[in-house]
Amino acid sequence: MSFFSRKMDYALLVLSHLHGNPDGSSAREISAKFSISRPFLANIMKTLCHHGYLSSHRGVHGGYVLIRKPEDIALADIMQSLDEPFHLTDCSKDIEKQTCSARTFCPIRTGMSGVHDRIRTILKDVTLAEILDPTIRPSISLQFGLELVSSGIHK
Amino acid sequence: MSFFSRKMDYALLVLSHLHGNPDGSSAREISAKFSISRPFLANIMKTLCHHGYLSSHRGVHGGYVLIRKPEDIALADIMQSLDEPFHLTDCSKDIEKQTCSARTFCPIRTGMSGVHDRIRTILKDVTLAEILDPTIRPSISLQFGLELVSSGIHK
DNA sequence: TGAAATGGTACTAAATCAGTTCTATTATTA
DNA sequence: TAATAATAGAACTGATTTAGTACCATTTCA
Repeated sequence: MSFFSRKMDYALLVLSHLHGNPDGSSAREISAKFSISRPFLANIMKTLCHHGYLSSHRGVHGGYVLIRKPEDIALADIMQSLDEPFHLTDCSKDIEKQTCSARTFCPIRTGMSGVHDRIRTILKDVTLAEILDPTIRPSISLQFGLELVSSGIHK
Repeated sequence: MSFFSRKMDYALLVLSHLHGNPDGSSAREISAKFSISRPFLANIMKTLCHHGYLSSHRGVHGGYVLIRKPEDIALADIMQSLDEPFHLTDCSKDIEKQTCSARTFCPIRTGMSGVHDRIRTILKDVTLAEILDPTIRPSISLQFGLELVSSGIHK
């Protein structure tokens, strides 16, 4: 399984496309452009509208318009709107509820918390604006002049 | 769904427990200590042994012993051994295979690559040693004196 | 009035995850 | 030597989640 669900992935495509089309666009147009299931994409756009990312307009020339600024939309926000908030392990909830039977002696509790926070920081730090233009990084790592080696996918 | 599968989570418990028990331990002991399904845990330990993290000893007083140094076991390694290598989105593979129909005009390709690399850096950077003792961080962020705010789970 | 769009909800098929089951082999101990 | 306790390996299963459909209603425009 991927870290991001397809809903998440498609939502980013939608938001990016709408940012490039300030007059708006419809589910039909976007599904055609990216060869994505139209009804599935329509559901995602309904959800994005419901959560205040988009405004909608019905009727023949209806569609959606992006109404939030890209720099105000963090990956963590989209994730929470479409799926659920990020959490590292299943046991996170148990621990919050104090029902984890190993909570008093779990050898990885603190260490996992650190990893959780580091990943969550990225998700809260990276916004749609950075996805659209990766040269502009308002991120912690850039403040320290740290450029991570880029390798792997999306080349 | 959680970022880490239960296999991943349990594997970290196993490795941590075995690090604290240099003479070794059995699936029975560990499943009892953490209240985990014994056959499920046994499968995970077989896999860890198969991938060279543990050595095994059969028979009545048999069990497993940790044979790799904690500082040489990165989260990314464990993930790859038990599940599959980390990837941000489903489309990663399409893009590698050059079969993604949107690869020439995808508006999020480069941006997503950056996020992928940042998360992968954490997974390659954090080792079992750091999970066991989070105060020792051989990580990039510590080199820059960066302490991320800790909040959320595992408190 | 018909077509094209969203709104809302419920449903379904396929994939994945978590866990089980079974049989074989090895080693210790009584 | 027989019982027991452990790993080795493989196949199987049930539950959950994901991805995607389907349906009907409403709105808007030509």
